[in-house]
Amino acid sequence: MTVMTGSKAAAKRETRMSEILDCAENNFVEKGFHGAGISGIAKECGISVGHLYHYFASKDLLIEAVVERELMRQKERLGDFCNLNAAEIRDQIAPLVIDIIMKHQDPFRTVLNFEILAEAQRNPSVAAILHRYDGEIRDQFCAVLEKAGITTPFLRTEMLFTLFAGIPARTLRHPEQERPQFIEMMKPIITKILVGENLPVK
Amino acid sequence: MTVMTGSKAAAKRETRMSEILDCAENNFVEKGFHGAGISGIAKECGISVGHLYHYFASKDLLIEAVVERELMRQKERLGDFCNLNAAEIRDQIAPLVIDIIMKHQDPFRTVLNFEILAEAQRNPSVAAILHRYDGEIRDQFCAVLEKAGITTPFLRTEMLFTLFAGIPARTLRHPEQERPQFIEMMKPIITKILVGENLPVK
DNA sequence: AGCACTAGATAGAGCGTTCATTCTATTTTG
DNA sequence: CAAAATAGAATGAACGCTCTATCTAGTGCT
Repeated sequence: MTVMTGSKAAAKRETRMSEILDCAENNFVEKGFHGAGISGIAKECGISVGHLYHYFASKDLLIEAVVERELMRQKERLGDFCNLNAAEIRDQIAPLVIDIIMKHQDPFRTVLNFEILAEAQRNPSVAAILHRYDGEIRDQFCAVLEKAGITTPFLRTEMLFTLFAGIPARTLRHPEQERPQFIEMMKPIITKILVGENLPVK
Repeated sequence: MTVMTGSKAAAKRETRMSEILDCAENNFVEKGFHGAGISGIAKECGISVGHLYHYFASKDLLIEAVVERELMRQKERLGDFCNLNAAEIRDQIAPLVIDIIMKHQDPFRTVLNFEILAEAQRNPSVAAILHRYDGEIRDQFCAVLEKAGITTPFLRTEMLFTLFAGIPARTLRHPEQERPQFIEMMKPIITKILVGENLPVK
């Protein structure tokens, strides 16, 4: 396969890597980054352990790749929001933001997300990836607010993201929560956060 | 030591168990529930592996004990809030709540908290402990709001706890966040959550 | 008071398993 | 034919846990 017309070989390699990432993600979700083992991942993927190591040179690198992919997906999901125009944002801000949150409500993703947060506290490489993507996502969202003429966008973004981050954490602690009422109450809060009166910048 | 006047023996046992829990907590914080090993915990504690098993019959039980203790502490911390009188709560609600959050901002505790949330997703015993304590904490806080004559206390508590839960998650993703401005902005939001106009209960 | 007894405290070697990783060998394929 | 794809055994360390043996300190008897 020495000369598999370059790009075709590369494409196949990408596909295989993506399959491995899928299986790794499943295992990490079920057992955690440290509870899951390479051999289990290889087995689910239908390949040998040795072969897996041809694609990811260590378990740490595999973890980092899974984290990176998940954060990239989070970024893409928020990207939908950026295509809205200024008027839509100003008038429909709360329901639009609720829409985004609902898309985030895949419980599967939630599991992985907490695994990432826990790991970031002791694995500097994972922390670095997390911080990089958070910066990109934050800047992206800030730009939308600025486009809509909203003041102090950085601060408002920070507050809104804090509320977002709290939702899955809260759901984990209280799964029986009354969802519809909760979502209804969230609307005025989000409105207050995004278009409430400006703060005296001390 | 057959008859070490009962209570004295029990007290010593409690002390030793508490020491073991301290060391286990340290190790879990540093390496995660699954990354940390029994032998490492025993070593830090200065006891043998066999001896540790006389106090905690399995690693799972040790994890559960650490989780239980941490949640009990969280409950106690919120307990401070319950001693305030109705007038204080109504007039000073935002700064009082901020005070509580500040007490929660021990980064060490944050680490353990995310470990617990991640573990709760795959360990039903840990999930049960988490749900039980969340119920107790929630009821406790609701009672305070009711005492202050605040309407729809359950919904407001849910929303406030969501914001609380978001703070450490947000900090993990963006550690360089401007803290003082953030806290300042949180005040009107908390006020809105706790004493904003009532929702139309559909 | 002093001795023997006993049950809990404690240590640490050992068990079987699984871990991440490496190595060598074989098969596929351009 | 050569190089990449693939398999799977082998390695050494670490894992959770058990087992046995020793030590220690109260108790009851004299």
